[in-house]
Amino acid sequence: MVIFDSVKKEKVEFAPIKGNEVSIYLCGPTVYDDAHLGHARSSLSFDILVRTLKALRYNVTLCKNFTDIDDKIIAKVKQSGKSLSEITELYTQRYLDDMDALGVQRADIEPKATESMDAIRDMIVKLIQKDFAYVVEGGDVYFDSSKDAHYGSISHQVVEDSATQSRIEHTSHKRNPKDFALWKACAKDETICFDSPFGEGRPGWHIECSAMIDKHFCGNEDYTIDIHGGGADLLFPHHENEAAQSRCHSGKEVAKYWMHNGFVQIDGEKMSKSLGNSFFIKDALKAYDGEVLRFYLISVHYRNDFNFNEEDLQASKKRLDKLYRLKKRLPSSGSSVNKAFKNKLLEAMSDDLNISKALSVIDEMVGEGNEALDRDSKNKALKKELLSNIEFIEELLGIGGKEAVSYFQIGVDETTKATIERVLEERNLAKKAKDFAQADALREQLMAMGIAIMDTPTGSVWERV
RNA sequence: GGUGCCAUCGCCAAGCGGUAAGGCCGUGGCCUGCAAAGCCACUAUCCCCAGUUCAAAUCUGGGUGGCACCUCCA
Repeated sequence: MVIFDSVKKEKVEFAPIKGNEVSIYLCGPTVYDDAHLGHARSSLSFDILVRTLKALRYNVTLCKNFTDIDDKIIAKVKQSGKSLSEITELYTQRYLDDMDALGVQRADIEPKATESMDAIRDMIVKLIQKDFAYVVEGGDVYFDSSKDAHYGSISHQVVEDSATQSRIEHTSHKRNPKDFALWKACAKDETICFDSPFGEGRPGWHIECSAMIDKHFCGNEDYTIDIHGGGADLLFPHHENEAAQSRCHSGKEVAKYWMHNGFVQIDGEKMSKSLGNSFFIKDALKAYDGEVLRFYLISVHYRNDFNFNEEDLQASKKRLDKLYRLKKRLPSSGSSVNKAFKNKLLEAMSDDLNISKALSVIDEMVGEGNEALDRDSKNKALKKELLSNIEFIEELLGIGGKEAVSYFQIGVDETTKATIERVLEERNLAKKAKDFAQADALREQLMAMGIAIMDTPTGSVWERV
């Protein structure tokens, strides 16, 4: 397996720090609003990574956090009149529901910041003791970046003191512009506070990840975990800061490899709250099936920018349709996957998750499968093998797992189905009577309902267009 | 101002020095009562300029045009 390490900025051979075990930490969502397509892409990117590693027979442990305490959440609490837990539980659940719809496998560990307070406080205490952090007037605790000789090694960003060119607003209490808050003291009228040896307050943004990783993974003498992941925008300052505090706390690097996914863009611009062009997953799911959305979002390499638009999504769906069209021709139970196919697919994915290559391997298999079935439609062994191939695709990429006929009928309710069946029967009678004008009229009738009919040797089937 | 990424057929998108994968769309054909689906066939010299090399979309230098990070962000 080769992966692109975003710190080294090159593809590197992946080798776990401990035998066959792979530990991955992925920066999860801050639960103060519904998840958007960017969250989907990040989750999907690492879902594919985990699935690939598992297919390569690694034993993977994925940890994905929920940030359930921070400024934006507090603002939401104040503005909504609801309690902190009401807000965070609501959006955590919605996030999980959205991810389920997209076929994202659940993480093995899903820690929440508010449930990791002991680990967070312990880490800050230790950083203060070791003189890597200082308490400031007012109660804030800052990390002293000047004490970390390797600060900057993750993002390669140079933060200058005289940063007049930068958009950074300097906070007066910091000793150095690179310093960042480990603990934010409670404002006078603030009610959402946590106890700590350094006064009431709440954790800074970066510390929770370090604390959770420290709590859940042990690693070896050089690294705590194998892979640390997240969106490209987290590289700086989030991951730089996280790496710094972890390094100073434990004396070892937090992660051996860093992987970052690219952005989802709308009309060529980054999708973000401030630009007002966010696209919520739940809204996309109203118009498209979760699997179709999933397939579209994973079809572009994870490090590239992803420009979302509905025409491309439609085109992408047609590609997925082809997989199901083949599956439609297959029996319900398989035998074993074609070795050459499996190897080619894994080989593609082992190259830093080369999804384009993988999809072309699949398209090739589908084309050859159809052709072979055209030639020899009764070949049971072939059919079983083809089904097994699709089952392997499902395991590796999380697509193609549905029952084929129902895939093409998603979103059609029972009463409509009954109507369709009735018209279909009528049309069959017309066809038997060679009344093709009537048969075509009935087909037109269904077409007007968005239903397409396809006549096959074994009868007529219908699909939603 | 600093730091990066990107530019390949109408559209999406591989390629990482050896002579342009795949999908969508389109055209022609087979199949079909007609269709749909499927199958077959056809469709690019890689933003521009210069250089390195026997050989460059791939490396180097210089342009041009996008995008991102340096502020909460996936």
